[in-house]
Amino acid sequence: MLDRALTLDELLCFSLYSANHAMGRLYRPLLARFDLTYPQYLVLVALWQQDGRKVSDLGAELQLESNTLTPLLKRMETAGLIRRARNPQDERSVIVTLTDKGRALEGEAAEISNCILAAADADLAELAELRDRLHRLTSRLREAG
Amino acid sequence: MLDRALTLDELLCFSLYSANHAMGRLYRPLLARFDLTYPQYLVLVALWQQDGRKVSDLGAELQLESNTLTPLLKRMETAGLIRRARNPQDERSVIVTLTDKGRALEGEAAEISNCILAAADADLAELAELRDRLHRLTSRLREAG
DNA sequence: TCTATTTAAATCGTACACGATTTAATCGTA
DNA sequence: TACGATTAAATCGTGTACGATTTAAATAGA
Repeated sequence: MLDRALTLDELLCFSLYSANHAMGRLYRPLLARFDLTYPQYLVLVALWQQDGRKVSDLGAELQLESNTLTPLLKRMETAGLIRRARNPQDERSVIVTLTDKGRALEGEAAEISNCILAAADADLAELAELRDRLHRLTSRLREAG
Repeated sequence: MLDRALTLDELLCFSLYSANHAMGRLYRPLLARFDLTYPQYLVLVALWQQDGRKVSDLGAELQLESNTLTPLLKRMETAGLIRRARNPQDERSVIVTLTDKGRALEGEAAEISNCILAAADADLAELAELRDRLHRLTSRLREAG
């Protein structure tokens, strides 16, 4: 047991916080051109991958609950990117579906990933390895929680 | 140039977002025992490392501006952890100083890092390498921004 | 079948995060 | 020394996050 706290630079959590933060700053101007925030973009990525999902399914993938997702999805609906409708088979759940506008963004936004890759300025294999290490860390942290 | 967006699992940014998120969920209950939020904890870590700093210096280290820090620091002052006082040498700046209570938390909170390390369930060398990879990524992302 | 329980969203209150603006103090230069 | 430019916090509005609670629908058992 240490008798002092680690410094910021020593904390793994802070390196995650900083990297995530720096990533957010890169995404922000790219997404602003589409009037998207970063969490809204993640919702679109999830829906491009598989459309017509329940709020709770999106939440499971993004690790967000209805208290965060409901207002976020309402804003996206107002922006004309998605539709929200009660599931006729089970009126408790709400199905989220892309509009034509929301679907059309997939092609336009594809360049965003390229911009990020260029900014990271590292070869794909290195980034893929970092990504996989992070996935393993995330799994272990969730198991412990 | 890709004509489709990457899936969530393929995005490095999402693996960062998820790992950061999982880390936050692990910290939350540990910090709640001290009535601290995660950003407040980071401010304390920074002050334990070096006390008596300007708001802008804290901001440079945490990558936060006064619009975020000012209300956060006011809450910490109300909680009796820090003091805020205008710098007599330059009344534009505000110096943030730990109270006895804020300083005393360093020893009590030292166990938090150990809990996180235990949850990460990996040897220190592996975590240190991941941390250093993240630092390098953050540097490159900031240069590009 | 009726009711207690469970489930899924939504709502509420608090706390970050950040772009844009405002206020106040200091500095630079004529 | 006066005054425009710069600097540091603070303020304002919007958008996440999240714990706790509420509402409404579906389900399981007596």
